[in-house]
Amino acid sequence: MLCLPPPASPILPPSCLPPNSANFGGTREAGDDVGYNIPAIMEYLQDLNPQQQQAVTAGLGPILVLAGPGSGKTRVLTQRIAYLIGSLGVRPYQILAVTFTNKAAREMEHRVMDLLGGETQGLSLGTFHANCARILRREAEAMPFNANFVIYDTDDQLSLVKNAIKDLNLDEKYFRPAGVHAAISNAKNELLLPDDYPITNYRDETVATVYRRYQESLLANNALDFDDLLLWTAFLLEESPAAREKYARRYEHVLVDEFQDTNMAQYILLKHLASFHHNIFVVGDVDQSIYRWRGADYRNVLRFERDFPDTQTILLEQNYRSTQSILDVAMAVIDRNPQRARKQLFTERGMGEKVRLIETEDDQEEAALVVEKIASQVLKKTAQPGDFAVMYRTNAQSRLLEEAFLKSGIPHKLVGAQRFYGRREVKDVVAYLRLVHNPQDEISLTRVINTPARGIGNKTVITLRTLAQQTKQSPGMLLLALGQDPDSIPGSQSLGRGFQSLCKFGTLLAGWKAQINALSPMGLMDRILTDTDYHEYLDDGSEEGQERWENVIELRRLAADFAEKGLTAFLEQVALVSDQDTLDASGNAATLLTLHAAKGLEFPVVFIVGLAQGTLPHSRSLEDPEEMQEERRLLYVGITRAKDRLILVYSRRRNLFGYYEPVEPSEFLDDIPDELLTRTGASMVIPRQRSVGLFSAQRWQPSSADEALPMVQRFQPGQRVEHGIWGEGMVLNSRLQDDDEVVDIFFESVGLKRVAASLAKLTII
DNA sequence: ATGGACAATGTTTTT
DNA sequence: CATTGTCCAT
Repeated sequence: MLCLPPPASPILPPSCLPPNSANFGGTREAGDDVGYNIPAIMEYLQDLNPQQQQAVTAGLGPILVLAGPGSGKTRVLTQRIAYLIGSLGVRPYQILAVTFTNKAAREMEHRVMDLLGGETQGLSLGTFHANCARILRREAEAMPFNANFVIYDTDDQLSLVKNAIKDLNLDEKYFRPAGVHAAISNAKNELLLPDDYPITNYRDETVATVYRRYQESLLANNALDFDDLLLWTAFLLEESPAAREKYARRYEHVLVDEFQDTNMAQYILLKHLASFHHNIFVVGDVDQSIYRWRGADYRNVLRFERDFPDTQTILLEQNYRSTQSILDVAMAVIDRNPQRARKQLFTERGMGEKVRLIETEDDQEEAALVVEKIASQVLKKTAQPGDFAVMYRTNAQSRLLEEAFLKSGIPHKLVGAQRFYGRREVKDVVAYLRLVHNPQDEISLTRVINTPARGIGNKTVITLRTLAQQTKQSPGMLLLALGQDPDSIPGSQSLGRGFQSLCKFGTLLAGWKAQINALSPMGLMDRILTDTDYHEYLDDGSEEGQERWENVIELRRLAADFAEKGLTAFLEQVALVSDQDTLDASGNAATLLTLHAAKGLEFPVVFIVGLAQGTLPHSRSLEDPEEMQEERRLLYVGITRAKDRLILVYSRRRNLFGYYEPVEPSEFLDDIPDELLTRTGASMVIPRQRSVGLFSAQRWQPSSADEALPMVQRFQPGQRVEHGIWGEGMVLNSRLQDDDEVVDIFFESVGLKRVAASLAKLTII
């Protein structure tokens, strides 16, 4: 499958010396080398506990750091890099550090920079996916795609699978694209090619067929999916000794964060990369493995010890983040998982406040309660909005919360890339850029060929596709040719009326393509937006159209940073942003995020909501013990994000499918000993009568700490506000009245108006 | 070719 | 319920 040409001779920098050469005599102690920055490093080491120090200054060879939550794992990792460079004189160029999110990578880079000043030039620090993309672009000669490949996101992947299923005349009911795609993705993560796909029945056979076709389409589009980035790189290193040696020699030290979340492809990749120097330093915690569904296998930790028998294992157990009360709850939850080495988490921070468990009547009340608790703290000035995080199992749960936050006026932010990059208008513009960058990308072509409408209907597209097939080229290339010289295309008459429109679009595309090197990504984007009248297309006079255009402008702003790095880098960044990456610490706002997105973060006060059977643990996990263990780990991750206070919330009923349904509290709650919790009913907080009688007797205890909370006044005199219809105005007065806020506003357009904050669509400017 | 109306269908987590 | 897809009328 992989066809590699004869290996090019590896280019090795002069400093790429094998182990045990003059550069490294073996294990050495901190500071016994002539480095540049020893005093600074040594000083810093004093702030580390003995285990952390041991990890940072460990000698050569494989190192496994088992790090509990809040144990200073990132610190050890960054400090280790600084130590290698600053004290051992390793050149940054020879260090590879891999993380799972761009955010983690950025943070690490920052910290290393802080430690070393400018000595980090050339350091390879990035996500698995980004590092692989870089290698693959560099080695594209040896690969069945070329260097300007695009990276398909989940939607693109799904369309490709759908097309394959359609082409093969399969029943979409039985072969659901999402399911088939998941199967393909799993296979890829296990490094199984279509030919290796294990077949035991008709379904497997069909999946393998779809897989084969899917893979062919990707190549035809000069595209790679997320899994391909890992898969192709792993295969490159596996099949080409020259390539393997090149990278394995170069990376004298390989460091890996969140090692428990690696999948087979990543594991093999790491093994190859470390195959020359064997200096592989991995940090992880099996209890925080929460990406099984993505192929992650925490058993890679065990595999590591087996594959590298001389591994030095270091345990970090002291927690510097949470109070003991929080850690006790965390341990109570996680200890129920079988087959796990019991870890004793401890802290010197003291017990702190007890963890609270609150029951509410329904999910709406749950959201209201969380927001009101936050509001009361903020009003009392005992905490700021930025101190709080609200965590939930599924993204859908964010909605009620967001509504509640909006109503209260407490600043909040929602973590999630989908919110921006998933928008239609953003995807459109990105598709234009991708198409110019790589005209073979048919998914992007299909997306934009008639957006905005330019008289190229379905029929015309199909004819174009057939014609392309006949002339053995991609539709995009044909379109380009058509734009440059319409007469040169045989059979173009068959296009009929659409011909003119196609030529016109082809000319546009060719024009953009000609400018690709002359213009910055932003410049190119501007040209495209002008040439397609994209603004006019979006601007239908509605508020939504306005919003969409603003999103385009936001994308433009993001592109502005890529004048130097270029279009490829921009598109890659767009493809590889994660939800976590969209989180910025700036702005004093409460954070709403999924438990998955919460990994690696910490907050003074954490709410975990929706602790109900079917939600957490999720209903789709209930039957599978392995998945149940993962749900438990997920809760564990959430709990251990909290520094000072943790509030667990569940409701007795929730709105599901539009129906009001009773739900059981999460079974995980049963595992927390009663004495570790303060249990509270919600009736004292929520001024709603009907709630009271419904609380179960043994759980509901009034607590004096829960006084009724005031509604929060959102508007202040003097504020400028925007109204959906009346435009801008100034708040003259505002008061709370009957569960609502009454605001007097003077509008430029209509003069003085009195509005109810809950009804009028008001935004503060 | 385009847009609107209706029906079905499906709801984890994300690089 | 909310999104997505399909069909139908213009």
